[in-house]
Amino acid sequence: MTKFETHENSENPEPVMTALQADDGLDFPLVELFFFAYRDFVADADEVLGEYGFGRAHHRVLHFVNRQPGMVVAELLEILKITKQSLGPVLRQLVDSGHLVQVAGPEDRRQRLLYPTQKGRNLSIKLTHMQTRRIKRAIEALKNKDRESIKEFLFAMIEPEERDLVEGLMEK
Amino acid sequence: MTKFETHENSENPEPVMTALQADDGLDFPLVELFFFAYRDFVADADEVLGEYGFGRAHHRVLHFVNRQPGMVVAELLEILKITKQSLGPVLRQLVDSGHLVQVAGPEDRRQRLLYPTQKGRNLSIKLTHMQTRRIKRAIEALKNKDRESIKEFLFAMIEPEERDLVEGLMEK
DNA sequence: AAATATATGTCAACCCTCCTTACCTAAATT
DNA sequence: AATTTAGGTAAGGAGGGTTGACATATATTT
Repeated sequence: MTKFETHENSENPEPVMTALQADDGLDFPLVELFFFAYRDFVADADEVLGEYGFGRAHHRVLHFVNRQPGMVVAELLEILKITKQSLGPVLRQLVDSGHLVQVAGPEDRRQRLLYPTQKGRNLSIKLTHMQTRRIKRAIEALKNKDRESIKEFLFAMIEPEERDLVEGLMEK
Repeated sequence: MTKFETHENSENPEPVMTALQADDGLDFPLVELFFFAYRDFVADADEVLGEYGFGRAHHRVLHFVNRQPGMVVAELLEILKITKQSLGPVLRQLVDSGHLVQVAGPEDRRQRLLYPTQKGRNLSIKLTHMQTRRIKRAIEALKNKDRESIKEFLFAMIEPEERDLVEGLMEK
């Protein structure tokens, strides 16, 4: 390594002056657009949730319980990939605020089946509706208005091993 | 309101038994796919960042400084929409670890111009490359392989008032 | 030259959401 | 009767944010 090869020297503390440019291996437009698109996708819901003192954790719980009423706590933990200690406070707040109810399992009374109340159902619909509206408008802005391609793309972005699980959640 | 109209009563604490279904106003497939797609999009980078004891805050700072070397602290704060108190520790860690350097502004010596080192450049390339690979494969999986439609879609998902700012960041 | 404004840094205190470890109860299973 | 399982809860910590207050160096204005 000579002083003429410093561009490859990771120990060199000198500033790199050139901007990082797009090339074959670096698709900045799509990487950055995906980041900003998601930021705004969740921003709508965040605002409404804030009015209830809720965060994204509440949103996810509310969503999946509405999608699969009667879900048990263990199933929810698996979908969300969090621990029951993390879920605890979130679940309690949603129950205390009257958005969810817990019902002892009819077969196995150790289980706590999770259901939305009408209030929880209404909030979930409101949140999903806002997100749907943004997506709908984005697709209508496309030249070809091809919703299927967007679906294919998003599905293909998911880790292959996770795709079956996601399909299982969605096909209900 | 009679007891036969409880389905519209938000005060009713009874569980709602039916699953929330897709309809005109609720596009569950796309809402859920977008959530899972983003989760896995960031997971790749999270793993590498973890090896350095870094989080997503470090990733964002590293990314934008590499995209616009010589950026001043105030510009970075505006892009990230965080406070300088939040940025402080993140910036210090990136400087201490040799990924970024700060240079006094040539005109205005109060300013601290932010530059990546070669080490910081290499890490930024590595992270962007992983995310690009996932996107590239997802587009190749499309029937029509139409990258432009995906770009249009993601751009249209961004809040209209933010689009100029995002375009400004990207066109460099 | 003095006063003020600006760019940045730092300290303290706080919130949220997630984590791990550990322990508890109730109910089901062996 | 002993063990396992479903769920709850408490303690402590990390990460990434927040606000308020104050310090320093440098530029700008008066």
